[in-house]
Amino acid sequence: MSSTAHGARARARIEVTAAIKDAARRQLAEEGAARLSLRAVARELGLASSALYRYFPSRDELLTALIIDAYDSLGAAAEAARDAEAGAPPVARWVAVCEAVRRWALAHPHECALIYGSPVPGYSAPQDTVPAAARVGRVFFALTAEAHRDGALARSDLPAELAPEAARMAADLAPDLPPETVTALVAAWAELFGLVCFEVFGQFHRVVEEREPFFRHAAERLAHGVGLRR
Amino acid sequence: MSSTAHGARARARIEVTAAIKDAARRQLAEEGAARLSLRAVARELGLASSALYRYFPSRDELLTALIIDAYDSLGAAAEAARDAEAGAPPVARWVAVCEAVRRWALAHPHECALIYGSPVPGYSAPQDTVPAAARVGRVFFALTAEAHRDGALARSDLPAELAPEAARMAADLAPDLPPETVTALVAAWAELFGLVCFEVFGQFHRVVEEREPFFRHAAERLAHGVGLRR
DNA sequence: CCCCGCGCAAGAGCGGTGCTCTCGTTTGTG
DNA sequence: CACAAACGAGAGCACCGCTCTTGCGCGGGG
Repeated sequence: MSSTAHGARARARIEVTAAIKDAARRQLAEEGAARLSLRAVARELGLASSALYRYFPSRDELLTALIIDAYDSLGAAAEAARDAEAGAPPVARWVAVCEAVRRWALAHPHECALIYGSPVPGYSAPQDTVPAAARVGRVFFALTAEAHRDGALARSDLPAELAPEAARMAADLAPDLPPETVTALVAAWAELFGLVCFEVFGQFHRVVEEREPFFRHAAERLAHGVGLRR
Repeated sequence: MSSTAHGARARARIEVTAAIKDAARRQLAEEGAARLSLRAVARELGLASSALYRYFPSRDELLTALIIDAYDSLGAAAEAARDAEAGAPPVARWVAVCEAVRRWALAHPHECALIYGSPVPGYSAPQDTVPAAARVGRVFFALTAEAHRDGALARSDLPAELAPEAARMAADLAPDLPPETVTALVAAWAELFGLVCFEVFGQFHRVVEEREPFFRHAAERLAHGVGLRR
């Protein structure tokens, strides 16, 4: 009984927790984070609203769980795109990953808003979400590191005032990449999400119409800026 | 009497409206858009909550007014930075405007979240906000157009699949600029706000530490990507 | 100049929210 | 087998956005 000692209970708990997250995710996709209501989730599950507090201590904790899941989902989509083009030249893989990120964001706009839009509650707990958030970034770093090993990475220079910070970032994030590449990667990462969020949040409304080729071209330029040349 | 026919009444109305917006802006800065409460605004003004509905038909309408004001405030900050360096070379002016945008966003994080973060209510009215939103963009377009007139703009090429869309955007936004420049400008605009929002929303936490030189360098690279060379 | 009417603020009230506390019941384990 | 921990339900608190009704007071046309 020790393996399933509290196994039945624990399994039920896991199932209910997952059901709560599923219902919440559904509501999130339909209504957005601001409209996500614990009571509505409870109603959908046929539970009393107070029962949910056995599983999540607050609405914000539930949102945090959804945030982590969203990061994971996005990271998985990016990794899949990277691996799908394992043999392709670095720029093509880079663009493929960027397009996967964009597709994920367009398919899950509210999840995208949850993780890259404004922090929803007063202030969310960033600590739990940090490892999950890093997963997407790692895809770009790994891609670039591979290109670097293959000698397909152009180098550039860096203003002196940025050299120490670039060295520190490189040591933290990718010791095998040149500091100016790491700096460019971090900037490209932020710029990519600027492009994606602008489209998802409607800032391109009546500005950019043919968004796919526009985005592809922008992603290619980002790759070029990082130093990928083919 | 025609000019001030309902003048006394109208003036009072304008004053109260402004007081409501001021109080709301204060709460927005302290608590964020999600926590902005009509009742709290009414309490701060010593009014009954129902009285506010004489001035704004709903909470979302009040938020829309704040959004427009925020766009205006940001646009004014950008214009001031552009005009402050009227004689400087284009790249320096570009970077100055970028830094002004960043400073504004860091000083008004919740306003920044309001306009560039996820849409707060179920879905806000974009139509009223479109002209205000364009104001910041115009600063970058005007700057680049000036550089173009002075012959300080490098040209680049564009993939064929993007040519029609680039021509359309150029016709809409800046007929005096080459289409590939307009395309690059729109992308740079989105990328700039990616950089700014990532910093404001905390995505650079424990990643980028020396953010000013990092941002300046990124802004210079954006200028270079648009074609500004000096 | 005066009185009518419109604009305004107040209050009560509806349905909703997050969250807490209490109270039976179930359930797995020592 | 009995005990304790986990659990669900329900009532209740304070707050929210929003509506409706009521009564007051000031502005402006006769």
